[in-house]
Amino acid sequence: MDIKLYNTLNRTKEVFRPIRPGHAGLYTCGPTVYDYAHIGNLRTYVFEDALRRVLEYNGLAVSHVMNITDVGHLESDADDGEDKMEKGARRTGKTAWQIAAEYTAAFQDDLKSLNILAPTVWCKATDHIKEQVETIRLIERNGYIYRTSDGIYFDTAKLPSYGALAGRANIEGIQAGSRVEMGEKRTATDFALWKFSPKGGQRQMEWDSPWGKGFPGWHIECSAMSAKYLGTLFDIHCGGEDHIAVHHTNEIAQTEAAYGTRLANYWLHGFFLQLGEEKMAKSSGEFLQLRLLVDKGYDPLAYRYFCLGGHYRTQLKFSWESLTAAQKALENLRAEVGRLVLAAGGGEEPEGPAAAAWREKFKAAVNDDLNMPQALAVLWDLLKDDAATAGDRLSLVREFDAVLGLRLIDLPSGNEIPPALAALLERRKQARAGKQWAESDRLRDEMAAHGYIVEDGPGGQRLRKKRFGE
RNA sequence: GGCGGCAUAGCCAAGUGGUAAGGCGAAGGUCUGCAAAACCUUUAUUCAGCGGUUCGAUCCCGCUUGCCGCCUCCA
Repeated sequence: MDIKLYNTLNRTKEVFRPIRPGHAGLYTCGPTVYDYAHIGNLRTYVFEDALRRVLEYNGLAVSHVMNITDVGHLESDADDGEDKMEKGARRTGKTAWQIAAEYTAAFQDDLKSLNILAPTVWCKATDHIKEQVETIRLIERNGYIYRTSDGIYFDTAKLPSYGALAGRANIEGIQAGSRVEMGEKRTATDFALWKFSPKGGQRQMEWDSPWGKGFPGWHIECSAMSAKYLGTLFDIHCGGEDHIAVHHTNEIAQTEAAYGTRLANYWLHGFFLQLGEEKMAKSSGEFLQLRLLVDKGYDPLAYRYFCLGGHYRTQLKFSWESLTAAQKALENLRAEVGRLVLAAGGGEEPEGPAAAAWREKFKAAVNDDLNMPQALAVLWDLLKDDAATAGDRLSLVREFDAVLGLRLIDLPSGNEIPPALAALLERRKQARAGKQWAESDRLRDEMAAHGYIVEDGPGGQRLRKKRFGE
């Protein structure tokens, strides 16, 4: 079955055809590690993880590269702002290097919490200064750069194809607009490849280069590192929708100027999470971190479920109400699967006739430009389908969860009973035998206070942990 | 100002040129000493508004209104 992906480059859904059969080269723009990630950032990584898992579900071996931007990302694309890392250092009193290490670790923890598969290659901008300088030299050799008093710039006017990703009209709008600080730039869309250290000042992060001491521009790391790990033309490049007009447009320009290729064949962009009143901007200093959700009692995978509930190419409205809905849905899903485990027993049996149809449905959904909301609907419908055996349903859930990443099976049961509660349970059993309902209810309340719900069924009492909001 | 996108039930959200997935919530019922859990049932004659194309549009086109994103730190 074909995989169809929406390619920003051509603004259409296209059948994915890898350069090398059976393999996919994937580059996903990583974080600038000057602060914690907010949940809006994380939505993009959930989308990219879904892509990665869908490719693998289709039998492709994925080489997945993610960069860590730990130098050169200025506050402003006007190329005159402060380096985010240096600013973060000033804010916290730590070194830029410490900042980078701490927030990189925090970011990787967030990915783990969200059950996002680690890329096959992590690469830091500061570990690849040599490669970046080499790439700039190639661009220089091909005649696309000029020097100003503060750096080496890319001359976008020399590249006729500049701006194909963003659309020519958009680029002309930028060039005509009065909102871009020109400085010494020749054209508004020109951007820095190498920035000089301030005169008379020293940066915490700076390196020698053929043009003078300084640091690489923000965009060049992606062109340089993707070429190193994936080749100068690879399959898929992803990022947030905000990167279309500037960051990715400039990456393409650099790679075209250096190597004559368009960098990647497919460009996929995740759309923003929308918060009502709350700002997602990190500059405000206030933004929602995954940590806060966990502190409020949510499972981080409830946030993943929430993200999968909307298509990656539409903006998704966040609210605590809808996050709670996702948490409940995830709990219900796991409870349902738990019952399935009991019903299925342990035995292996040949797959029944209903299974193949469900597999087709699921695959059709995820292969259609990652329609994860549809895939979730297929999962829910499967669980309700009595025509499929419990064993088939369970094995399909396991298979689907490899794509969804929601940890639906094999969770710690949470049903081991603490000794203190075992005694209460026994006392309640006797109270009930004597029809002492008041005492029975009191004991039930007491166990509830310990975080457990007792349920009375045909087989007697059953204790379970409280769910979200109970 | 330039460019792009979105508007579907109480909330979130898929989707299709032939009359609307799924989740959460809500309501009723079965079960229960009462609950809980589970199960069953119900919950958009309608897809922002107004025109147009069509045998037929929520889905195509135009306009209006509202919201959002990028261009100015964001994924």
